[in-house]
Amino acid sequence: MNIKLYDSELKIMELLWKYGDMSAKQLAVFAQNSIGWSKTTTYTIIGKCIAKGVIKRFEPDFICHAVIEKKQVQEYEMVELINKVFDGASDKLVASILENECLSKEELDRIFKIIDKYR
Amino acid sequence: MNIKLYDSELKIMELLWKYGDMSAKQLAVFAQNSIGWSKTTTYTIIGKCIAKGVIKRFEPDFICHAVIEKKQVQEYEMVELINKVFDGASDKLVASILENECLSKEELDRIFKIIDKYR
DNA sequence: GTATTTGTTCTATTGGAATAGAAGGAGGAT
DNA sequence: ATCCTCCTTCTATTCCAATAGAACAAATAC
Repeated sequence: MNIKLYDSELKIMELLWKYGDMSAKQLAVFAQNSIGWSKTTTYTIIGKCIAKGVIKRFEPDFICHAVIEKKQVQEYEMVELINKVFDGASDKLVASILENECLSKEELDRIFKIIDKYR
Repeated sequence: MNIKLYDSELKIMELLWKYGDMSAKQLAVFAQNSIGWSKTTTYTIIGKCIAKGVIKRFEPDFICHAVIEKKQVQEYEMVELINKVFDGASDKLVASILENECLSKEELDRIFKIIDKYR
């Protein structure tokens, strides 16, 4: 299974994660409304996701199920980013987050709270 | 100035950040050795970086200078990632980092140290 | 003063992601 | 049984990043 998802694939997965299993047809409707995709585009992307093993499809009605969790993708992308621009050092990423001016007090508090859980 | 850098552009910038200003020709040699690029590839990418405003080139000898700092790119990429897979919530990214099994004791300590600086 | 090398730019090719139109096939309506 | 509609798949198109070959210009050598 290849967990590296392209943007288009991610969009479909997001729908599955958010709304749970649904038929390919329903996915097409959702994608039509939220992203403006033609239904064939959705079907193409579903096919790619199945080929990658991140979606499994069941009869009847082509019910699509997300095989991987969002958490896995988050972790994968996080590691990729660290290797790409943070010299493989996770603490540099943390530093970058904290240095970011745009953090609200609430966000900072939530970050501290999470940190303390792991200390 | 467009700070969104493609992978190829990032590779050139990394060289400038690491070794400081140098001529286009030198960059081509570095890129040849470290990435295996043909010199024309390097020149093409330098051109794109100049068009984006992230490199300025001075006479004589086409000395290339990085206009932006690595920090800026790190922050940009970090924010992009948060918006892409972490629902715009920076604390979720922090949680993901900490939950990652592969963190060594040393890395964890560095993270805690950084956090405490900002508390 | 011409030939040759070297540094730079111009233009082309390739490959893959994103997107979707047209074709195929199954199930229901008449 | 045939027609029609709807869901799915097959195939094509477009766009752009990555890469580099060929052309050009400036400097050096002979």
